[in-house]
Amino acid sequence: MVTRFPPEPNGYLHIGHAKSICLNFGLAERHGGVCHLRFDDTNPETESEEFVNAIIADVRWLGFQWHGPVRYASDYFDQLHAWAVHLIEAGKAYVCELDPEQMRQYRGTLTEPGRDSPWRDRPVAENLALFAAMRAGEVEEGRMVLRARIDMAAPNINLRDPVLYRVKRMAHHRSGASWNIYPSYDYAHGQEDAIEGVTHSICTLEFADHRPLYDWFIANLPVPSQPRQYEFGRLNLNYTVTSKRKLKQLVADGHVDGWDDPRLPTLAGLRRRGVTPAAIRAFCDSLAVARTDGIVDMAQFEHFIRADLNDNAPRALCVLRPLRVTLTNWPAGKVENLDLANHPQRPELGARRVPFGGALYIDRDDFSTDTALSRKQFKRLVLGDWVRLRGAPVIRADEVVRDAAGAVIEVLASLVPDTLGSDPPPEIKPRGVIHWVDAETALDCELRLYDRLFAAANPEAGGDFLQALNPGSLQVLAGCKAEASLAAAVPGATLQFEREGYFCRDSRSGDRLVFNRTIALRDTWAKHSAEG
RNA sequence: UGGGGCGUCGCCAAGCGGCCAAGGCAGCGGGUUUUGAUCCCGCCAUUCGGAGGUUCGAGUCCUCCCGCCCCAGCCA
Repeated sequence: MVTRFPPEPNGYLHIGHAKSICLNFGLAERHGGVCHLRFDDTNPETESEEFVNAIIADVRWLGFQWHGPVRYASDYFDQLHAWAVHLIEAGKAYVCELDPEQMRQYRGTLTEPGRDSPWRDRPVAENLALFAAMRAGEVEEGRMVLRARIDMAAPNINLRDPVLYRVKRMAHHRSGASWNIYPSYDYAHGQEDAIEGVTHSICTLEFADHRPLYDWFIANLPVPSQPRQYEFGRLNLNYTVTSKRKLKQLVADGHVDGWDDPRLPTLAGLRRRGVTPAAIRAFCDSLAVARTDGIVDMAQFEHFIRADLNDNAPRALCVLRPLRVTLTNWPAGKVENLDLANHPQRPELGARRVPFGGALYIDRDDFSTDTALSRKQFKRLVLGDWVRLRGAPVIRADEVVRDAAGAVIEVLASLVPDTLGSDPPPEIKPRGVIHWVDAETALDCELRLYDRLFAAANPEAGGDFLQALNPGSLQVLAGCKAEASLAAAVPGATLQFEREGYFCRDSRSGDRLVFNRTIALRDTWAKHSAEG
């Protein structure tokens, strides 16, 4: 079995392409075959080397290795041209001089047959001469095309004398200025497959209509192998868009920060967001290959992101909305070094040394002066009550310090002795466990909390998908406090900030400490509290 | 009203004439827990778009109907 992933280098890869990549590479691997990476670069107008390189990097990043060299449709331009001449000589292709508007009229409609082009029966010699002139750059763009001679009355519009070659007097990013004509997708694709010995040419459902044409070329040309085309439903995800046109618009109009904006479903965006290749592959493998075109729930993707990160992301502590806590019974100047496990279920991932002094930060949301809150309702720190500091001792909130406006700006607390690594005496019952950061050694950082780019499950429903943009898709938190070890955080390597979510250091912020939230931890409690 | 596809739990999806219609996601209930996370246990379609028919027996075969998607680029 030989398969291929055949992107056109005119845009960035997104999650939908990932499904195709996993399918093509996965299928070949399971059957002891190979998969090619081949660029379908038949239209120099929209394609570029920049996209070629980005796509190669994305496929590699996903973890796939194609068989042999990277291939290009443009490598086959000579062969494709020779086969076009073969069709002309066999009376199966002709040069047509209808202009685009006339061609549309002659094509007929969905319910009416088309009419033969007046140029359809021109002599072989004339076709050959004209095609040569097209190639030589002697014909203006739009003046002539080479068409297959099939059936203008075919109920399948793709068979109504489709275009094989059009004049484009422009340079190609790989073949340079050597061509003035370029093959169409329909003409090129199957022959590319045949040249490479592809056995299973897998594409999306909208190409099912093209299969008779694909087969027609294979049957009418002396190709070295007989590839077969199979179609499957493309991936649709709710709360996002995956059409190249729409992604391009979001980037061009500045609704996002570029092709690698962490809110985008592009592979570059997912990578910058901290989503791992393993999570993407696991998600794609969970998708069955079917001919139904459904819409997969974003929650299904999120499940695989969390599953992989939960298993593999090292833990760390970071306070998003810092509130100062001073331990009044802590000996002045004393610093204790705690060893915190990098992963609660995987001791082999080791531990890190974290300093603990008499001053620290906890999250504002983890403190309340409302002593009426039940233990069930609020498993955090309440004035006059106890709480466990994650990986550290139990403390009790004794007093609060308020500013002129009456807002709490500091909590004075006392540490319960001998509670590091062991339970407090039975009369002391901590409400729960909260995270913290040592104030003395804390690192200031910026956190970017991402939410779904679109507020509507189906952004295209209302006509203008931009109307569905989620205004709260990015929330920037400044002045967050990270534990000291995070100074060494590697961009792109995802961590779990305990009790908050998964984050990775931004790869485009230089030395500044900026973290992108990949995804929040699952929060079943939020639903309870929202219900009141 | 042309052609090509598709309709099984809120979402994705097995099923290819024969025990009580897999599984995953979501949801719900409970247990464990120094992350309200993870983990564990349990619940979640007498019904397969609808109506007829064939058959001892149909989600699976036949007929008709209904609904949704794709195609009229010298894009892919």
